[in-house]
This record gives sequence, structure tokens and C-alpha cells, in this order.
Amino acid sequence: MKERENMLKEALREIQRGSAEIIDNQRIEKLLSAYFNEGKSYTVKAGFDPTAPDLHLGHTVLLQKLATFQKYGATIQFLIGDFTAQIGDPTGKSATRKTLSATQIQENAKSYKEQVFKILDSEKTEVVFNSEWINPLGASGMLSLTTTYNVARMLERDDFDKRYRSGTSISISEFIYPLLQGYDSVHLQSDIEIGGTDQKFNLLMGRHLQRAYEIGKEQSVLMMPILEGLDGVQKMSKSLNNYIGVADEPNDMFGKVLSISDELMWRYYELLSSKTLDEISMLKIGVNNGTIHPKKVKEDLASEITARFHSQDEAKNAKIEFDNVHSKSQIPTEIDEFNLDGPIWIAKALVECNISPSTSQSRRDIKQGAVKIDQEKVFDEQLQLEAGEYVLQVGKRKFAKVRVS
RNA sequence: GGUGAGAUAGUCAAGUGGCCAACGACGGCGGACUGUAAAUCCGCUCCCUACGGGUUCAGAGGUUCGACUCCUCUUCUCACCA
Repeated sequence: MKERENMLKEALREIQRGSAEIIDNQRIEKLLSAYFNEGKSYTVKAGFDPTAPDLHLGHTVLLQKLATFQKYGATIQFLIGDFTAQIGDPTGKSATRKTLSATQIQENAKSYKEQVFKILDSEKTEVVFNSEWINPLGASGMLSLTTTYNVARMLERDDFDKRYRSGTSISISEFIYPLLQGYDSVHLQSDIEIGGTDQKFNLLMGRHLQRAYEIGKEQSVLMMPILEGLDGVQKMSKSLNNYIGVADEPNDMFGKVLSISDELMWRYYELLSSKTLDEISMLKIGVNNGTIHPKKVKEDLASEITARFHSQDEAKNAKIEFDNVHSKSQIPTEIDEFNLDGPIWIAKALVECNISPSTSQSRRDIKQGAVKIDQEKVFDEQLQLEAGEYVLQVGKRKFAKVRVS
């Protein structure tokens, strides 16, 4: 009995870890205790766009939280918003989106599964599409859905409010979006929904609609913070090019993690690592009193993350490679190779090998001592490469092997 | 629908007839220092085998020896009024 209570406590702590806000935490406690005492399962919903999934670590924050729920008895409702994508989520800036074809959505869903099940247990996950129940709603169903909410309250929402005040257009369909997302929770009878903090309005709509449709429960909402990107300031996103993609090569992944700031490292530990909070605070103490080197701590994080998406061995190799290239400044073991006709001007060769964007840039780099041939710095902008094999390098991390013939 | 303001390099933002490939800031890149951390300092930041040449300042025309700067039209954004 006592043991069970401790397990429950531990589970709750893990679920709350890193979360930004939880609404109706009590219900989560009840669900968990029902699981521990009676083995009763419950559902956790999370919605995703059907657009091409290039998942990065920012997305995995949510996925890992879902995995934690799975560990404690939840069935995940992995919702792909194929219908709602036609509208486009008005959250944030969002221009109107182009609609995706059915086959495209199927393809995207497939690659979602490939990436997502590296973290989630597929046995405990239902992948569902919301067009399935929204299409049959029809005009009358849609109409009755709209009667559950009013424009005044819709305008309470921050971004709508701003746009309304400034006279920027808000299309009626954008009002429909949160309603549909909320309706998903009605249809799926979700017990809990999780999402980013930017989704608060939409998430709460689920509660509202579950009440309005009298399904006998109101979902709890757990919001996760938005993960900062490599720069440590802006949110991780592909367009800002500050992301670590789950499909990144092991060496890249390892290197990118190691390039984050020490401060950001703790944030990544909290949101991404599977270490317990106690272990993490031990590390923090160690770093603060100087008994542990922060770089070591960061390396462990990099290894853990790399191993998660690749393998233990690949992570190990990535670390060795990293040490060789950066600590001992050796040449990486795997470099892209190119065959060029010689003799060729060095500035041109760098462009041909994709390690310089233009000959102008090459010249500047040479002038600044950033270009090396076989580990030797080059300062002659006019240098011609004669026949032979060379390793070209620009800066610290751009390498190419050329065979000039 | 009416009136007014604006559109400049990755972003913000100067420049209002030649001194402009275009101040500055941020970002980015490179160098030094390091732990490929942060902070700091320095340099670079349209293209071209380059003390020169070529394309740029929303788009199309025009005025001028010469325009990012003046005129006309077009497209788009924003503000105020209805």
C-alpha cells in the first residue's frame, strides 16, 4: 500500500516535470491512482499538423511527455489534423495555408510514424485523423458547434484581440479552428490533452466543448514550454535554422548539442534528458563547486540524445570523432569527395566542393587565414591546384577531399 | 469607397540628384582566446581570376551628362475617415 503511494507520487512528479502549466491537476491524480489501484487506462490526446514532419527536438519535448504518460498507463491519441489543416491554425502569425492532397497527407502521416515511434510505444498509440469525424458533421453539426461559443469570448484571445483592434482581417473560418480542435476532444473523449503553451486557448476549448456536449468529463490540460533553439533565445524552428533535427546525422547531432551554451544545457536536461531531476541537480551542484567539468556534463547530454535517435555505438563514435576533429584538430574520418579537372583555381575549387558559396567569399576567407590545404594555411589567393589529392578546409568545420586530375 | 504614408541587402534601419555597392544595429562568417560554451577583442559580410568590371535600393517607363534620391503609371503594405 505504502509502496503504491510512493509510485504514484513518483509518477506525478515525472509527469509534471518541465511543464509550464497544468489545468485540473487533480483529475490527473485521480486518473493515475485509478491506474495504479485498478489498472484502469485513460487517454491523452495531442494534435499534430499533417504538413511534412521534419521533427526536431522541440517536438520531442511533447513526445517524451507522451511517452511518460504511456509508462503510466495512458493510451495516446495521436491526432493528425488533416481537416483543420485546411483552415490553418490562427495561432501566431500564420498566413493562409495551401491545402494538402489526400495522398500527400497519407505520406506525411507515414513519415510521422517512422520518426515518432522512436520515442512512443506504438502498441499504446492510436493514430487518428480528424477529417474522419468532422466531415460527417455536415452543415447542421457545424452550426450547432458554433452555437457553443460567441464572438465576444473568441475575441478575448490575445492574437485575435490584437488583430481586431488593429483592423487586420480575421476570417470567420479562423474562429472555427479552435472549435474544431476542441470538438476533437469531444469525439475522442480525451481525458488529458497536452500541447505547447502557445496552444492554451485551443486546449481550453476542448474542456469547454466537452462540458457543452455533456460527455461527462472535462479534459485536463498539460502545457509544455516552447524549447529554445541553439541560440538560446528564439524558439527552436527549422526556418530560424537553430534546430537539432531528429534525422540529423550522429556527428551533427552530437556537435550541435555541444555547441549550446552552458545555461541552455540545463534547460535541455530538464526537457529532453531521461535523467531524473535528482540526478540533474547533483550534476548542477558538481558543476557549481567545480568538481565536475561542464563540458563533461554537456558531452553526456549529447551522447544521450544522439543515442536516442541513432544507437549507443553511433553516439560513442560521434564522441570520438568530435574529440579527434576539435580537440586534437585532426581531419574527420568521413569527408565528401570531389573529382575536379585541374589545374584549378583554389577559390573556384572551394565553391565546387560546396564549402564556399562564391569565389568572392573564398578570397575573403583566404585573406583571413581561414582556408587550409592538407592542414596548412593558404594565403595565396591566386593559388592553382595541380593534379593530386588534397584535403581542403574552410573554417573549423567545413571539409572536402578533392582529387584533381 | 475616400484621404494620407510607405516599399532600401538575411532582418531592422539610414540615405531625399553625383562623395553610394549604399551609415548603423542585429544576425551570419572568419580569426584570437577557449571547453567548437558563454563573455571579450579584431576582421569580413552582392557577384566576377578583381588596384578593374558587372548587376542592385518593389516593378515598368521618363527627365538628366549622371538617379536609391525628381516625374508618370503599376503592384503590394500601412494609417486615418466612411
